[in-house]
Amino acid sequence: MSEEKSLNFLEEIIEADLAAGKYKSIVTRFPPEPNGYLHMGHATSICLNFGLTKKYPGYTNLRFDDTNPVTEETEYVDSIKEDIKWLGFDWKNELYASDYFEELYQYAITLINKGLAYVDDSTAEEIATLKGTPTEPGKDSSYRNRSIAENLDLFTRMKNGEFADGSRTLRAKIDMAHTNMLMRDPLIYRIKHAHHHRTGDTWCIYPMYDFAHGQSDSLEQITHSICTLEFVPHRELYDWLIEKLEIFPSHQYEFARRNLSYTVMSKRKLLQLVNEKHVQGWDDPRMPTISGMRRRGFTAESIRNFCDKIGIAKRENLTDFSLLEFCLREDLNHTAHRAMAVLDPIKLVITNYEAGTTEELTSENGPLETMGTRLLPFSKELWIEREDFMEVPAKKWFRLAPGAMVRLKSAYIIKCEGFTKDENGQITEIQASYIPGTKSGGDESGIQVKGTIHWVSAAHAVRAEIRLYDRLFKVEDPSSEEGDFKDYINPDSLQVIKEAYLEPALQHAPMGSRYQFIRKGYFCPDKDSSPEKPVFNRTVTLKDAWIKEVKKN
RNA sequence: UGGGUUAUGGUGUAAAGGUAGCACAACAGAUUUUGAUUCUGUUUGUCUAGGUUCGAAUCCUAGUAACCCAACCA
Repeated sequence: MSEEKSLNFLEEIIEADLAAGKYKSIVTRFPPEPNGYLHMGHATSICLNFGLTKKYPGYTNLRFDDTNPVTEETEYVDSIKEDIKWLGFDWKNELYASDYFEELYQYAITLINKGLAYVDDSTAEEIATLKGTPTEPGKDSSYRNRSIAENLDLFTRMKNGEFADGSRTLRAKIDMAHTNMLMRDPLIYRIKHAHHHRTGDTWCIYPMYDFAHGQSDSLEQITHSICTLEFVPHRELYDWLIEKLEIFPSHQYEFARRNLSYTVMSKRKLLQLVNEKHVQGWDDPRMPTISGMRRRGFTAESIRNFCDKIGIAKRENLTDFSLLEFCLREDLNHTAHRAMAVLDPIKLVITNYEAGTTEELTSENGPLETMGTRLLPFSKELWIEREDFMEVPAKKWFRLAPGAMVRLKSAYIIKCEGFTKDENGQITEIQASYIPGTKSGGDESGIQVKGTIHWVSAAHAVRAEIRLYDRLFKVEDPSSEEGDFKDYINPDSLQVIKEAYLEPALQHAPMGSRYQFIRKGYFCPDKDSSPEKPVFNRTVTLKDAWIKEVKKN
């Protein structure tokens, strides 16, 4: 490794800050709102924030941005913590914006005392109207010039619960004609008589994002507060509040959120998919949520690797899903044990093999010596993949066909002698003879065959349900298409095979284990699985050069 | 005649005035008891127009395009 990996723009900033002695160590934070499940976009942010403090001296806090009691729940807090841990990261402190409600309240009083905040009795509509538009300046509210004493009194009474939801707000007094809409007297407190998941009914006024996030950063002495690009205009307000409050100067830096092709990545859209039952839940294996991907069989390692590979920058992007698949296969290829499973079975009878006999054959568990071997039962009747036989072989076909020879993986070379069709012309059985001297490991026959296929002994096979997943959407960027993004849902994103045949050992595959079903892809047991009724999810297919060959013709 | 952000192959990302590189994808070939893996090779790019310079993705000028901002959401 002679090449040093170049720094992204945040690393450059941090190295400069460290070199200049601005900080001796850094503090970052991951600030989810507990109102939904984490998805791949969050994974980028997690890898970034936690990764930075692994690379540089310092630590990362987990802080829940729980300032809106109406949408937030403890269920989400738990899932978020689980997902971060699963991804392989540890936070220094588990914190909540609601921990700071008292400090935040005092900050608001400070602002009022400085003449920099006022209580506004306008309705939401009036506030919106007076706000102006991006191209027209706003107008001052008639409540803008209340006295400090009156503001103090009113704000205290807001806190004491004397007013109804929506009847009054506390606003920062900045400039209604500012070119930045966010500086036009932003709301900083609103009344919500709602039960908060942590503070219960203690408060009926809650700070807005802009009056909670930066102040929480400051209280925690966050040095580098990293968020996505849509918060760029908020930075001016972030800095203004810190300056006026004269508190620790945290700094905000923004990067472009990551988009992945063939999926959507907004909480709002994901919530719709769940609520409208287009998927079976937040952890549906087709979802780009961390929990969904975990259930699908993705490894934390592959996700971290992916985040590292795509890097961070400030430009709009749509990352190819195939890069994620590449990272997944790369990891699974050297960690997943191999196994044999027949998904679309057809009976293969070895005509010259003695009925009632079973041989135990040795097969390697994977390409690495350290993965070891296992025994597989072999007998006269086997299941093989229907697609591995062609009655009339295509060009360059080197699997089974009348008269053709193939190797049964880890077993014998066989020669196809015939096949049986039913009245509908459907092939129901294939007959073949095995060549006795060709057993794997001890083949001295000198016979060369081009194709190797997988199989399962019919008498020993374990029946299982297998769920095949494909991309959730038919188009690369469903959000940018005409009409509703849901119009582009892939109707074939889930295909269930009710009865596939697996090699016996798979009956007791533990949760969290991952396999490569030889020639078919990577699979893992689903949470619905049990030894009585095994269920496997297909995580990702193997690359398939034959499909390409077929498509060419 | 609002403000802000961003433009490098199909995709993502490097190059801090000096050979446009890396990865994915695609394509071609070699190896293979997984048509997998592995290995080798190939194609494709600096938003546009001017300018400065021996030399520009990089500096200057003028354009163009995309995205964000008018929630008592974060």
